[in-house]
Amino acid sequence: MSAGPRAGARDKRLLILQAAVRVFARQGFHACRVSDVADEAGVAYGLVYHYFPSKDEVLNTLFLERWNVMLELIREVDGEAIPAREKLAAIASFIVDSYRHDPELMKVIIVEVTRAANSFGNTHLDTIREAYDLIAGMIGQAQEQGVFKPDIDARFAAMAFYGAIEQLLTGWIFGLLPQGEEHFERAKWLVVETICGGLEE
Amino acid sequence: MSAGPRAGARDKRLLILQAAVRVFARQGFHACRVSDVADEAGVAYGLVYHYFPSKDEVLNTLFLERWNVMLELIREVDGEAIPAREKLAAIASFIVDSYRHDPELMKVIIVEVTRAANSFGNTHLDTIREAYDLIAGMIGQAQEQGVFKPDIDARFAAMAFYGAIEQLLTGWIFGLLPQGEEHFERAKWLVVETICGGLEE
Amino acid sequence: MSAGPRAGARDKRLLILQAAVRVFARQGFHACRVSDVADEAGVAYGLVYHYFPSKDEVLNTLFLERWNVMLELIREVDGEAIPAREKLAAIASFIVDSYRHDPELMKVIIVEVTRAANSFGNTHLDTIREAYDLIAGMIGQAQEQGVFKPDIDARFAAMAFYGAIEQLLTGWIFGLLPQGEEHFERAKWLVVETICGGLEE
Amino acid sequence: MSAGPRAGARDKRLLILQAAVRVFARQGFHACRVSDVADEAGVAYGLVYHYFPSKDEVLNTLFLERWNVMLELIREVDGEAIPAREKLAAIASFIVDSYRHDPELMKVIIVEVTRAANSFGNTHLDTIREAYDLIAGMIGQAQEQGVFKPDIDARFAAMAFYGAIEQLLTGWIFGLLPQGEEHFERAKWLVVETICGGLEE
DNA sequence: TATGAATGAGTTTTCATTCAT
DNA sequence: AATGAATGAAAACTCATTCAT
Repeated sequence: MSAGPRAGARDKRLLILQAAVRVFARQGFHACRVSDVADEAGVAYGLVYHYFPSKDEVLNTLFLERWNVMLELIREVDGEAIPAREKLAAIASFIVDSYRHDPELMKVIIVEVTRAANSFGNTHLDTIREAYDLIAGMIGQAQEQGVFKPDIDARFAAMAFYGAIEQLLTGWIFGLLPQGEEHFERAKWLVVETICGGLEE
Repeated sequence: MSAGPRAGARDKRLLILQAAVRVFARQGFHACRVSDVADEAGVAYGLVYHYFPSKDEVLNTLFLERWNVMLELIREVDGEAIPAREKLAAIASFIVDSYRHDPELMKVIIVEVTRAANSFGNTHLDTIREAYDLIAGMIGQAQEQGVFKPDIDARFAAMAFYGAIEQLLTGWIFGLLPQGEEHFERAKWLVVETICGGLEE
Repeated sequence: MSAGPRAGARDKRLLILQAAVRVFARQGFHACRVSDVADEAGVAYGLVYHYFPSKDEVLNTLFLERWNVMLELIREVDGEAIPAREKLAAIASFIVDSYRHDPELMKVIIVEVTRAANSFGNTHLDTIREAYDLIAGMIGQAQEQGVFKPDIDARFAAMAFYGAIEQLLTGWIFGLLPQGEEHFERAKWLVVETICGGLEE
Repeated sequence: MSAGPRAGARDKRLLILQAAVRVFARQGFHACRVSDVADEAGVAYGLVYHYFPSKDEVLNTLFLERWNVMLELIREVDGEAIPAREKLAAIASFIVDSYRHDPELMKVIIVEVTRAANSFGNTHLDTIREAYDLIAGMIGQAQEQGVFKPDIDARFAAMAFYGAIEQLLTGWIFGLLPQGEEHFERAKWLVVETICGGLEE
């Protein structure tokens, strides 16, 4: 069951990715140097270029690996025969759990990619859009089924839903909202309840 | 009808600010050079530094001048004796109109400041937080009055509300949502209806 | 006996020169801006260019006005029929008194001109050399008269003499030697006694 | 006879230092660009910053490496049981030889550091002072032993002595005094003879 | 005389990337 | 795979000087 004689080879790559998450989260992508990442990983910075063609590519990798997992989840949920509210709840749950599991990675993805309209955001626009579209599809379906109000454009609703969740994460990232197991769980319910049920009595 | 003998004095400063909005919006704050701003404004390089101590300060000025107008609006709305839904509607309306009036400025504020957790976002955190707090206050009050459900933490609800709006703007900025007078007006209603009334029938 | 209606005109020039002395002494010629001088003088910095063609010219003026007074003194002393030791004493006395009277001006002259081999020192080389030459002449004459030892090259001796004095001023400027009336008077005697009489018993 | 496999590693650093001496001496520290140094050394721009954190630090290194050698010499001399005149002669000899061996380095040290009251001189004040203090100590000791006159403050005498030597170097640097083996040797004797024996017969 | 807005050349420093070992 | 010396393009910022008023 040993990982074999070459087990360490790929380890360095992972080490670099994990170090990049910490450094990007701490200093921001632009404000950190490749050598900062290498230092954090405990390797020479030339090695970063052995595994990745550029600094950009490190961030791209980080983003794609995570975002694709989410897309996968959304697609799965989309295929299930459950109420729209439960679908949205599953998505909210996944995103909140992602933050709970690796807040630094989520911070990097949100701050450096998802919202970076002039750099990485644009690069990954199609990938990002796919998530919004899938959610919009769920909402549209629910409207057709008469579960959701028909007069709210599904694409706008999808953006509002996703924006609400992302802003909760932003609140945690900026230290504007309280964190902790309890809050994470409650946030999952809260955002769905707000969007689906509304704030009003 | 003359603007007076020294009308042109401050004009260059304004010219620079307006040029900065266009350039920051087009290229992003980091990706543009100070000379790009100067060129866009049609002034010499050094004049930017005559009016602003640094490139950062240009962005700070842009953000603060606009954000303070919004804070003013929120405070005013907060003081009025109107239903919570109308208060939130007024805020949503103001933000959407801000985008309609000067989409480039709003793009810059959202992309470069509001969401820049490691740079300007942190610098202006207290100013940004004030808006969230005011909105949370409105929601909390509505909860006390029995108009809003009491079991949704007001701070979280405020973040969700603000995040929903900002994400609509983000959708427009990224070209993910359709724009135009009709859509802007509809978006104002939609976001409030979603957050207050919920998506569900 | 009034200074007349245009008395103030030249005053500003003087004001600027005096301010320049303070600023150059405090910050160094290179480290200060023209506007620092203007601020110190309480005038707009454009006015500096009304009276002087350049920043350099301000320093040149400062140097020449003072150095020429010294040259005058040296020439006078040179023409008198007094012992060489008294001539040197008169020069030492003049330089020390110059420092006592306006230490900042002397600091500027020494630090920024006399010792600046690559900038002002070179510009004023001939003017500076004239002083050394005159002193060398005095010493040479004393050697011919059999008062001074004949085997010490007069030019080298002149440099040593001048260097000794200037280093005392440097000591005061750097805060390495004690200052005060008593010390100034004693320094005059000391430097001459050392150079002429020697340190040895 | 090979210098070893990695002999070249530190060579570039030395190359840069040597180039810096030439460029600083020729143009002056302020008047030259870092690229001038790099060009002179035949290396790329950035390599200077690979070895030194700043342009300033290059000069600091140059100064300290040389000045510390002199301090070492002075300390050694100070510990020997020889007449004060011989001690001073050893110091004068060392300084003159330093100039003879590398006139450009000595020019840089004197012009840019030793006499720069507002920049490097201040930075290295304590290091510079140590030399003066050691010399003053020697003179004070000679006074206690009755070899030197007791009424000349040792600190002032030390400054005069050092100033006399430095001014000879300044004379060479400015081209005011004749250079050459003979003159260098004679200068060593001359400055000591002047300071210790006096100019007078 | 006096002001300070306007100009723009010039310089240090940073850092992603390459490459010899 | 791993290292870090070497490269050089790029950009913020400074400040002497000009000039319209």
